[in-house]
Amino acid sequence: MASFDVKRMSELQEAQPRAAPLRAPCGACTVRHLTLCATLEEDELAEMSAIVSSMEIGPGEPLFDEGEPAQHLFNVTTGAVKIYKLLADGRRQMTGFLFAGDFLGLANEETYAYSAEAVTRTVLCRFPRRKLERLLEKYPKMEHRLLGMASHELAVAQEQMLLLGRKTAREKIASFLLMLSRRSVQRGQNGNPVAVPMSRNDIGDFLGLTTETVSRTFTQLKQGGSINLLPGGKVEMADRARLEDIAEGL
Amino acid sequence: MASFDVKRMSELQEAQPRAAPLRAPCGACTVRHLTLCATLEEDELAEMSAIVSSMEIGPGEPLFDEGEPAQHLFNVTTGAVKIYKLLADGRRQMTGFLFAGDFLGLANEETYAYSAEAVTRTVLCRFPRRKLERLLEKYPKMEHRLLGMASHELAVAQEQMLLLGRKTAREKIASFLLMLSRRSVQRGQNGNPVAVPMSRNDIGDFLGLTTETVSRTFTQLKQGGSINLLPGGKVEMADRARLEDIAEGL
DNA sequence: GGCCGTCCATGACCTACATCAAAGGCCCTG
DNA sequence: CAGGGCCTTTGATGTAGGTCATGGACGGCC
Repeated sequence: MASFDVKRMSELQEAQPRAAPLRAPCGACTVRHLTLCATLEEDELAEMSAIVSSMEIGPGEPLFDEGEPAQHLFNVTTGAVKIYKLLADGRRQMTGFLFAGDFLGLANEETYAYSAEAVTRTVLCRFPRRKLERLLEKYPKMEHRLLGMASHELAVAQEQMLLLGRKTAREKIASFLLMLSRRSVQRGQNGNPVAVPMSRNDIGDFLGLTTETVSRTFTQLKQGGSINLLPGGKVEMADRARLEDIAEGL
Repeated sequence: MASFDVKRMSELQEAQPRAAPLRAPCGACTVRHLTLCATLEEDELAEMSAIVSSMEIGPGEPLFDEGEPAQHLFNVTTGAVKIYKLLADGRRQMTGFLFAGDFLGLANEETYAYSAEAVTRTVLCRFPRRKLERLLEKYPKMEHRLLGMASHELAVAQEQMLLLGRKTAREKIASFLLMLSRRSVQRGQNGNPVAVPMSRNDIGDFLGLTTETVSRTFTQLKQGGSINLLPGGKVEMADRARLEDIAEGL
């Protein structure tokens, strides 16, 4: 991890110049309809292009850490990011997995409330916070859109609290696979053999379980005929209706 | 509960006329600095007054249910409200307790994402959703304020996920008491013998525990000298520093 | 192509919390 | 102030999932 940090610092510092060739790509953005930028007109998009820069990080590389000054906001273009909080002794709770189109870094305080790290190779759009805020002031409909996204996040967070506080391991895993599948479809990818790019350990930290329990539960669902584990980290949902029932506690 | 429902329906229908005497109290609102209305000027406040009505519900009475059309937004004036989600078999997860100054009913979809019910006798301001939306359009700084509130809620939700997924019963109860205390201070009330108006069962459903575990953990903390249970549902934090340590997992 | 590190799976055992049961205490009401 | 309901506390017991330990599969790298 330490070696990654070194690499990362140089990357972050270089990001501005290196990103230059990638500047002003907003017009060609393939996930714009999913993002904050969905509502923008031509000229507004140009203003966004002017403040945004693109960057890329590899698996396991941190994007920012909890408590760090929140100087940028990000939008995932391709790949996957995990966000999490830690306790003093190292216990970790993932609070979300983010994919293409997802927004992160929104901070009410001056510092980030959570850490963020790449799961796979990930490309992001980076917005300087101050500049984005100025744009939000200028275009209230962007702020409106952002409010919509935030309140959606809030609903997702409440669903996750229900999962963490009240669901069994089986129900948690079933819910998790269904969520991944739904989100995969949302961004136009295949919903059924669903890509599960994160490790068992990451999944455990997302669902409030251990690696072992996640693993056992996968095999249990497989033996029950609900899923099949395919190579390359894909999971086939052999009986989706059954999974839906399990996820709801039926 | 069924009898409450009957009572409630009639109350909701009557609310408009009954609320009339309480109309236009925004100028005198004692919790305005905590609310959505904090940023408003005289004339804007008058516009708020024109669309808001006041209402009151007693302990255990529902405010709305998950899935119901989201026609109103609310601001708690006095009292306490619990919001929660249910699984099919009745398992319940509280997703929050709301006090004076707190806002609820924000819904991205057309329906409420959770149910809300009074914990104590509670007075609320009620805003028709459509009318409030029109006002938000007119006054972007109100929407800005709302975004700030929503992103604060998001940070709180993430903290709660950490609690639900990774903390022990002891740590959960300590965190809970500290949170109640902090919020009590925020709205200008006494932070140390802290009021705990909700039942052990409600606390359990908030922390992902059973009534019995909540009760046992309270007595354990009491015997450890960290807290004292006072009559009237108050808890004295005898050793706050120790509670802070417990809450952080130290 | 062999080595090493990481991830995943599985087994044996353990524990924190749930469940089941029962007995006070408190408040309301008649 | 007696009775009843609800909430809380406490005890005895059960179990889902955690912990610890091992081996196998996969993938990167010299």
